[in-house]
Amino acid sequence: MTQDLDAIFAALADPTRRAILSMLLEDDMAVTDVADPFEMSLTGISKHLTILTRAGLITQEKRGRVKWCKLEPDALREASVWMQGFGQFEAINLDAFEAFLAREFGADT
Amino acid sequence: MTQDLDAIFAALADPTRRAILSMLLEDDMAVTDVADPFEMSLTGISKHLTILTRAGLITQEKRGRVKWCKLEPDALREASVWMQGFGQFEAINLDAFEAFLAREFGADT
DNA sequence: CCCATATTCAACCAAATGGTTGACGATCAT
DNA sequence: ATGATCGTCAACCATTTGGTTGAATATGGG
Repeated sequence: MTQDLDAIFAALADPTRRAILSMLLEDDMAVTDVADPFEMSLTGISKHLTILTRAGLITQEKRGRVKWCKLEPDALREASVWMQGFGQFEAINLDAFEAFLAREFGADT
Repeated sequence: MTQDLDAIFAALADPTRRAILSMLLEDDMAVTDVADPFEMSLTGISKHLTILTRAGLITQEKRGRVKWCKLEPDALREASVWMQGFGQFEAINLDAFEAFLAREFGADT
């Protein structure tokens, strides 16, 4: 859906949020720990996490008093597919594209 | 650079701008022709084109009184590479891309 | 129970975004 | 030269965004 892409790309357009996603690549984290390396209020980080959650890029699960943040890389696939459509036309991806065609349609090289 | 990603993702976060990019996949276009299918003032579209230009996603070249807009898919590579870090996405899936275009714009590519 | 920890809510603020209209500078055709 | 076309500029407006602080709401530990 168009709205999904709106939310995903908008979420990715902020360096703080991209940094958070990178941190979550390593492991799930509590909100407080996510906020720790940033020079920003906890509330500020909490808002960023809400935006990432609404975009589907992370999920948050509360266990006890700790809310755990988990990366959801699947949400990026939609955006990635959209973007790669434009990449088809760059020479640098041509090899990959031909490999795809060969795989999908059994074409001989 | 982080700023590049900011500009690229922010530019992609708007459905009008994504639609413009899709139109430019087919061919270079004059500003007036880009604006034609939208129910928006020419000035509005002109602003969107400025944002796409600053993000490096298109270039604009004036020939005579006509300013031609040209897709620059290379600019997407940086963002695409960033996204690849978050999971093993299907390398290239043209069918999925076309399905997206059809769903978003009802366009046949 | 009392206190510290974890997180959000509410209110506020400055700045950016997405849009409009009207006037303007180029450029082309007659 | 006149006039139509192409596109941007300037000013304005409403809404959203990214941030703050201070109070509030769990929850867990001793």
